[in-house]
Amino acid sequence: MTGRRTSDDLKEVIRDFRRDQVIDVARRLFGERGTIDVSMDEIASEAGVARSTVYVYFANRSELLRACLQGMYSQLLEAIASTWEEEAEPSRRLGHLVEEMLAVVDESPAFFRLALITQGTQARDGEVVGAELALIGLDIARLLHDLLVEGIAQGTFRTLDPDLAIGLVGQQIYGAMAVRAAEPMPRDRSTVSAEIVEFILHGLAA
Amino acid sequence: MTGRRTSDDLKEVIRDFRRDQVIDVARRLFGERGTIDVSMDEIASEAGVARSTVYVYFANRSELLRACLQGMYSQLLEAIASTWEEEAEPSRRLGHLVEEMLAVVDESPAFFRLALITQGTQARDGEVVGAELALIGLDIARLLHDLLVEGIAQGTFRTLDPDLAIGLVGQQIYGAMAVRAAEPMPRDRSTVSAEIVEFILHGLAA
DNA sequence: TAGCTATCGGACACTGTGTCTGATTTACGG
DNA sequence: CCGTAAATCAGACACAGTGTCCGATAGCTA
Repeated sequence: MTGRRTSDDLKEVIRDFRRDQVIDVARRLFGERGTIDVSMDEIASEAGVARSTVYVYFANRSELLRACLQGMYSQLLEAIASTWEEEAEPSRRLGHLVEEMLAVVDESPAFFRLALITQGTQARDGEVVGAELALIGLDIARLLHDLLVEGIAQGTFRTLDPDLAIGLVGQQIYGAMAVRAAEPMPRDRSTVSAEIVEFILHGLAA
Repeated sequence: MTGRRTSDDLKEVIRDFRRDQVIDVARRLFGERGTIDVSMDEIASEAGVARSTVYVYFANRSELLRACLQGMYSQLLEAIASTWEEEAEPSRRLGHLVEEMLAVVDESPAFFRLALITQGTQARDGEVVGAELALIGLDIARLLHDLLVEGIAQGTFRTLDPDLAIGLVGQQIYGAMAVRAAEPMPRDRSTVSAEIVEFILHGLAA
């Protein structure tokens, strides 16, 4: 049994590596063409493995989708976190948050398009994706909540129910992401996020 | 050939009636459970016709979907038009517009969830639905445009690029619809639309 | 070298779509 | 009231995709 431990560990590393290999391909394909018309066959062959092998790593299509979403999400959180600390001013933080979320959309528009709707649906891929997305939404809402409370305390934002504000701001971002996901040639990300923040802050009224 | 003309007309009426019969069922089922896990089999049997008969009226699943969307849309336009004339004040008009759009969501949340996102996708049902939705979006954008220009002229809204404003307001409405479509127990429609309009007008800033 | 394990490739059952056909019903004109 | 034409039916078909299973194989390890 000499080296059994390290041997097992190695297996695990290899396993993870393979898994990631499939996830990467899947994310790319889903991102380009949406989840529905990308078959497991195609993902497998593109990743250079047999279809049956994919089912060794992922119980089913939904598991694979979930893994893709998790990857997308941790990437998003990482990006947000990296700008979060270096910028304390609430409206600027909001700007960064928006920009990062738009960046996710830009990376995999078609994937994102699906990811958005399936919230709460029990459609083909929806069930699992929806549950996953809801959790992501909660996390973002938490960030938004802290940001708003701080902004209100600092006097940047006017005093209003944070939960209401989260809903409204969240909707604005959500809409911006969805619309952007449908655009063939999205405009410059930082310009767009600046416009959005400006609108969120001041509205339309004269 | 006596009576051929009227006979043909009658056939057409019957045909339309049957068509509508199927569309009604489809809209209900799609609305309740989304489009993807409702099969043509189920729609047919629920409508009391053979599956093959459905294919007489609709070339394929996408045609049926498109017909459902058109029904939804003309209903929406009708509802908007009825409140449009009786209210000239821009921000009130906006309120009505928002409220009617939320009403559409309330009627068929699951359907709507899909409809929103598939814009521009070539996913299973997405291609056709997307094209249809884009046209609808254009019409709503036109309404929004007129409303904004008038509001700016009247001094209700501050002076800013109407196209930019359409985008931002549109995103807010879009987001509100999508979020509402995912909620199991949506809040009172007029309260929500009032909140949305208030936000659109004044934003968060102190 | 022998054995273990991951992978392969392909067959399988199942579900849903869209097409087609031949039988049956319905409605209308004579 | 009967015959014809159209609408509708039930069901078979080909096709595509998912998920399961299994025997063969290749590569590593003892």
